[in-house]
Amino acid sequence: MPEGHALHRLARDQQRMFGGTVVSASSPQGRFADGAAILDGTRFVRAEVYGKHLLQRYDSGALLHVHLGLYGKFSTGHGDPPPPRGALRLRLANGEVWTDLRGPIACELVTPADVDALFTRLGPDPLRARADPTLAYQRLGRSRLPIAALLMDQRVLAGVGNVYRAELLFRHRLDPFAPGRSVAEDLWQQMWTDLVTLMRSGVRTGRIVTIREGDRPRRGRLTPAESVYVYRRHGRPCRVCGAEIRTELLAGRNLFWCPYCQAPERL
DNA sequence: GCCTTATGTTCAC
DNA sequence: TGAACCTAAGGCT
Repeated sequence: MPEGHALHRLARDQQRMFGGTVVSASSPQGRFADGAAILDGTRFVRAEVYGKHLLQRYDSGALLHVHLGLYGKFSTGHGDPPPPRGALRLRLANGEVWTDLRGPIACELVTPADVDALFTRLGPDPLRARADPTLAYQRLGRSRLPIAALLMDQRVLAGVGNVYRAELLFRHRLDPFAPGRSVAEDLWQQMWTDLVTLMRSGVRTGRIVTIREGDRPRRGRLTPAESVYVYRRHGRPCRVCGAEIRTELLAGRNLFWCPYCQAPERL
């Protein structure tokens, strides 16, 4: 589930599992054989995340950059790892724990300059300390593109994906097609604050829950479909007004919204 | 079991 | 705009 919250959670877990230990690294698939050879036998120092980018630092100075993309996944276990199967890009193990990486869009060694360039390119990440929401607002405020497209643009905001995008727009009753520059600054401040709360809760629980207490369909543990207002709920009634949730492809991604709660005239 | 779909990004055309 | 990346869950049969 790789939106920003899942990556921050992943970095935290890897830090606990591997921080300070010497790792064996391999690439059974072969596509990262050279890089794995460089990491092999070095000490894992720490893991951090910016947006959806994971960075592992090693005591040799090596920097590993991983982006999971849509399919990428780490699987993890205790003790000795099982025999490798399938397209296993990277395996890390330290005797206590192991983790396998499959299907990432990026798994590469990078230089400090690469990291600087990456962090500079990205907009503020609501999950990072000292992130500056006005930076995102400046980028929003210059654009005529729909707010729904801008929220997904990692140069505007780092870590937000298709679920948080749709849910944030709903929670603030915002028309997804409204141009970025039509969003008032105080509204943006409220959205940012909300996003920080939602994403922090996502890191804590490992799930995206955006629905307010009063709008919950029932008490008790929620299924993923019950945890949100609009994401993947097209054709079903809005939890607030009952109107049919709509969907449309926007910049290649499925956008979901309520045509009444998020009507243009509400802006 | 098979088919569809997916929480993402880059690159070619 | 579409393909590629190439995994896995869920719905269907």
